[in-house]
Amino acid sequence: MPRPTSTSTSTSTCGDAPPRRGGRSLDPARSDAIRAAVLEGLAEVGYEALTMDVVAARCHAGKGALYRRWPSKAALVIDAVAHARPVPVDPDRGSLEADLEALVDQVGAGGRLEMPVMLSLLAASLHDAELAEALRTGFIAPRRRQIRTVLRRARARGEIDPEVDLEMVVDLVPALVMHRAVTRSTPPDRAFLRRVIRTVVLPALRPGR
Amino acid sequence: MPRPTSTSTSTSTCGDAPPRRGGRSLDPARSDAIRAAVLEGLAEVGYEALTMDVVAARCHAGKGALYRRWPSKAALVIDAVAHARPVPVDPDRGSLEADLEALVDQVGAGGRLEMPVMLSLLAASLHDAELAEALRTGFIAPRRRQIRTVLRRARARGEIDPEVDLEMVVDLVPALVMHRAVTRSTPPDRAFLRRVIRTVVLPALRPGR
DNA sequence: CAGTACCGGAACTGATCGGTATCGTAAAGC
DNA sequence: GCTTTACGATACCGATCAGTTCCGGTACTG
Repeated sequence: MPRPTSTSTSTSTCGDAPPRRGGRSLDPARSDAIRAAVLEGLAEVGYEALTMDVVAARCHAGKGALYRRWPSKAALVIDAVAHARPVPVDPDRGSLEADLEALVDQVGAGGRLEMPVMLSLLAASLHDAELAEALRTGFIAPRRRQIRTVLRRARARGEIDPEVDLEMVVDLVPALVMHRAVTRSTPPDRAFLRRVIRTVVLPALRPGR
Repeated sequence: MPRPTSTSTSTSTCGDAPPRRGGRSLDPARSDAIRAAVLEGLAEVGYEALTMDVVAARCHAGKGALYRRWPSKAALVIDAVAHARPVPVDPDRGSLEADLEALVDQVGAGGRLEMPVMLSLLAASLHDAELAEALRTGFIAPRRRQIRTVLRRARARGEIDPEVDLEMVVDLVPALVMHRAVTRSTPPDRAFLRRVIRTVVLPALRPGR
C-alpha cells in the first residue's frame, strides 16, 4: 500500500480522457465496465479487501486497462463511486420538510450504493490521505452543499430560527443515516428517515426556539 | 491479511489458560498489557493497519507472547475489545444538560479517539460476525445503556416530552460525534459537543413540543 | 536442583497486493 | 497503409504483514 505516496491525484481523474494524437482512444464502454466491477467488488468485500486483480478479472480486463485510466486504486474507486451516485438534484418544493424528505428519498433510491460501502470507504480514508481527499471533494462536499442550499432557502422563508447554526444541522441527517446504517444491519428505511426529520431535525430548527 | 480465513476463532479465547504441567504459567499482567496495547493501537491506526509487530513492540513483548495466548490477530483483537472496561460511570447530576455534558466529556477524555476506532472496527466487523458480536456487547451496548439511563431519569423529572422516542435520541449524540470525527480530521472538541447538546439534542426533547 | 515453559528479541517464511513492464493482437486516426 | 495507441494476458518487483522458529535468559514447579 502506498501509504505516504499521497500523490494528490491531481483533481478530477475521470477515466475518459481526450485522445492524444493518432491511434485508438480509450473505450468508454470499458471504463463503465470497470467502474461497475469496482462497485460490485466494493459491495462484496469492502475497500481494503478489494484488489485490482479481482476488479480486472471481474470485467475481463487487463490491469493495464485500469492503470491507463486511473493512476491508483483510490482514484479508481472514488471515480466509480462518484459515477454511481450523481449529486441529487435540488428539489425546491415549497417547504423545508418537503425538501428534506425529497433529499432523503433520493438517498434511499437511485444507484443502490449500500451504506456499508460508504462505511468501508470512510474507515479506509482514516489512513489513506489520498482516498480521504478524493472522497471529501468528490462525494461529501457536493452533498453537503446540496443540504446547505435547502436549509438556506428555508431560512429565507422564515422556517428556521435565525440563531440556529446551519453548519451543524447540515451534518444532522447524514450523521443519523450513517449511524443507523452502521449500528443496525439493515439499511435505513423511508419510515426511519421521515421520523428523523419530524422528531429531531425540524424541532431543532423551529423558529420558536 | 487472512481474508477468507474467518477462523471463527472458536469461542472464548481468553488468553489466560490453566497451566499444563511443570514450569512457568502465563503471566496475566502480560496479557493485560498486550490487550491494552491493542486498544491503544486500535485508537491510533484502526483494525486493518494494526500490526502484530506494533502491538508487541508497544508493550515490550515478543510476538511469541502474543501467539502463546491467542491463535490469531482476529482473536486477540476480539478478546481485547471484549475486555475493554472503560464504561463511563453514571454522572447523575441534577439536570439532563449536565448529565449529557458529563457523558460527552468522558468520551472526549478516556478513549482518546474512540470514534475512529469504532468506525474502523465496524467496517472490519462487516465481514467478521465474531468481531461484530464482541464490539456490540463490549462497546456499543454499555454505552447505549448509559445514555438510556440518563434519558429515562430526565424523563421521570419531566425534562423530556413523553411523546419523544427515546431510542432515536439515544443514537443522536453518538451519531453526531462519529460523523464529526469521520468527516473532519480533528477529533470533536468540547465546544462542539456542548453545541450539539444545546442546539440539537435539548430542543428535540423539550416538553413544550 | 532439575526440568519445563515462560520471557523479549530478532530473524525468517510465505502469501498477498499495488503498481510496472512486456508480450502479440486489433482497432482507430492520419 | 503506416503509425499510434488501446486491448487482454501474464510475468514480475517491492513492500507489507501474519505467523513460525530459534535464541539466550529467567522464573516457576515438583
